[in-house]
Amino acid sequence: MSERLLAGVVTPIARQSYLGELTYERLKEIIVSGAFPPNEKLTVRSVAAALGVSTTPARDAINRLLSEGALINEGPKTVVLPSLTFEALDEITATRLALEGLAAERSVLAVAPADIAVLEQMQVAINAGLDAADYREVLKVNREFHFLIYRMSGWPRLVAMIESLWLRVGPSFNELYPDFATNRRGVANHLLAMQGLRAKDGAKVRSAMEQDIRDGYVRLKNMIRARR
Amino acid sequence: MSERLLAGVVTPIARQSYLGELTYERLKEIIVSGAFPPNEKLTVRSVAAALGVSTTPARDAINRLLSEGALINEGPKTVVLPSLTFEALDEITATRLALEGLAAERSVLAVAPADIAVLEQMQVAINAGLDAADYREVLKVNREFHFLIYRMSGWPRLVAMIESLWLRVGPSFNELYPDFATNRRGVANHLLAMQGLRAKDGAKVRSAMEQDIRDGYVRLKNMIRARR
DNA sequence: AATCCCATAATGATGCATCAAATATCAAAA
DNA sequence: TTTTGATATTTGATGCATCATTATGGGATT
Repeated sequence: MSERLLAGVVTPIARQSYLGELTYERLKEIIVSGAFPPNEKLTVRSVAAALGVSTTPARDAINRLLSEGALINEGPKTVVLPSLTFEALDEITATRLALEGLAAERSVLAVAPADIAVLEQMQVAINAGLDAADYREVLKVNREFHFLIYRMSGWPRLVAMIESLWLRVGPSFNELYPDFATNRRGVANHLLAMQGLRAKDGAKVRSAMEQDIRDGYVRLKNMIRARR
Repeated sequence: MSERLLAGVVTPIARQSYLGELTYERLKEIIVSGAFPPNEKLTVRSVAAALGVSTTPARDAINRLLSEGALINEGPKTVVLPSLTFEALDEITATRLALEGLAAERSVLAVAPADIAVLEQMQVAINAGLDAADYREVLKVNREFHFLIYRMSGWPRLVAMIESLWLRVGPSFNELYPDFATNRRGVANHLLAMQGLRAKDGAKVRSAMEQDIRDGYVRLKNMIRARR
């Protein structure tokens, strides 16, 4: 009976985090935050030692990031963080436009007033972060802003694919500072997106998010050009 | 000097396939071919025993398929092959339209006459398979037809994402027989795609492939409806 | 007949040893 | 100085034992 009583009321508790999961999350955080230089070798044992786990969880984490494309096999026993090339940036940007545009367009189907309120608060936090030049905070909230909208699509597999794309541009995005912390072009896009959500205008949300992606693309492209 | 001598003459030998890789490929084949019933439990040890390997490669293969979404965690220690629901089909179809449409549109940028000749031969094989009601052959060549076009996009990460989507509808597609083996609607789409490739008309290739996806969607939807 | 409880078996995660393969090192040769 | 080749070291893959957790089945209870 308790089953019926609880059905729909509670969700199953999140499965406990296993060491492999924690190692994966930690390693991902290190990679996305830009703390790990591109083209530097990663080994199972070095990761295991650095994170204080045995080889099995370390190997699991590396393999998982490998299958997501966040790391690549540069050789038979050589795993490195890929550096973003022009070609990769073009490909990933086009894919992002397709998938994030799709998710953005669908977001209006399930958006609630409470969601928009949260987005507004996030935008306040982004503006504050820009004022304080706290780029880490800006990036973090910006990411939450985007994914809150994408999750409104109600399509978790789509959101997961988008996440894997962000994982590939994330490391390079961190090199954009202080460009990102001082450039406020993204603010206008976010405001347009929120307007579209209020009006339940899917096309408008899509175009706003697409423009945000294109703005980021231009900056990343300039960065890559300067790097060479 | 031997470097210069051998340059361009020989290609590096393919790296040996590891057990984990072989196990993954084999398990994937079993799943895509529809030989494994949905909602049936998969365990590390059962896969290891069935394929004659130890638990490590079996676990690697299961985890990899899990991360691709080809298998899902139904519970803490319960891995099953997901059955395709209406919701999942809608989501995956929309994502396929976005990504395969993108790849199809770009295919004209790099298409060579030799590619079109190969596609024509594939279509001959598909027609022969339809005549012989050899659905397994039809499915196999149909898949090769699609991916040859997608690979022309020159975007390997995009192709990899499309592959993971096919992995999710593949098992159900096998239940479509003999519907698929007798229905020739896909032939017209393929012919249109080849026309578009010859004319280097990206929009035409895209619309042909999109129509092919939509036709498959309708049939899958009917199948799911009948299954319940 | 349906539900609950508990003992038992099964399972995934983890740690670790081993081995073949790849890399790094370095001295000898060109 | 550069290249080559032998040697030592490092590394990923694999197999397997162990352990805490979970699934399972059957009997007891309502």
